[in-house]
Amino acid sequence: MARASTTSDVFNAIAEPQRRDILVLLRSGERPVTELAAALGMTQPGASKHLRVLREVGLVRDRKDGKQRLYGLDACKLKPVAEWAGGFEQFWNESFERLDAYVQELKQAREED
Amino acid sequence: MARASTTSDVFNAIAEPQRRDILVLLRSGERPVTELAAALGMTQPGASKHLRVLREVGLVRDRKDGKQRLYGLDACKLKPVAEWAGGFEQFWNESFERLDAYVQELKQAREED
DNA sequence: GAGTCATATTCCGATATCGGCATGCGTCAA
DNA sequence: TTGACGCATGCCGATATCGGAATATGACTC
Repeated sequence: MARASTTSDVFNAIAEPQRRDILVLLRSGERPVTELAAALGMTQPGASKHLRVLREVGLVRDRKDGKQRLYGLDACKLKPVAEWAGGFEQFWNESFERLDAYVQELKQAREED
Repeated sequence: MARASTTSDVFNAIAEPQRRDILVLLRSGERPVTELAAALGMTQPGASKHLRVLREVGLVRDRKDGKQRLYGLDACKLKPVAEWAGGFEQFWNESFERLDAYVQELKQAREED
């Protein structure tokens, strides 16, 4: 056994910064591969490979348009990601303030003895 | 050049399912390494290595507690993740319903001719 | 200091990743 | 049919990852 998670996982797909960039760019509409590659400063095969990963995970859909192939967002697969990360929201501001609060409670309890 | 993103990236850190499991488990409070390893069915060195990654990214904090070392959540680094994924929220339900709506429009326009 | 427990580190093998380059395939136009 | 264009795929090298096993480090107890 080696690497546990493969490319079939959404979290892994968005671990790559360039793939995140592609997704962001696609929010403004469908784009052909070459345009994505040019906009993000990557080679055409590079963009194509990233798009393949995104397609296999279901984050983008492709549609033939004459000589071109248009890629578009299919963002519903990002919902679990947002939900998972959002599940930690209550801890964002509590990280060490909660610890502080706990210490305060202990102090007070001791004074009340 | 090879792999672009390293372990210093939060998105990469949470790409590993076991590391996500660790984070979820830590929501219920600080835990020592051995307990985490046992709860998630992984070896002690395995847990230790994952925790190291999480620590380097800043997702967990460690605190010495006698012979043990307690790991706790520091979830604020997950905020950018939630925000990034949440930025696609408007596209979750539009993916192909929007396409449907478009088709309906076309139909209607044709009937009106 | 010796022993024990908790954790970290190192070495290793198998594998997967990313980038670059060349090439293959499909589509359109002349 | 030939050529041009858009895109996908294949191969390669460098590197990073994960898991496993052994070992090292550190801390507490006696």
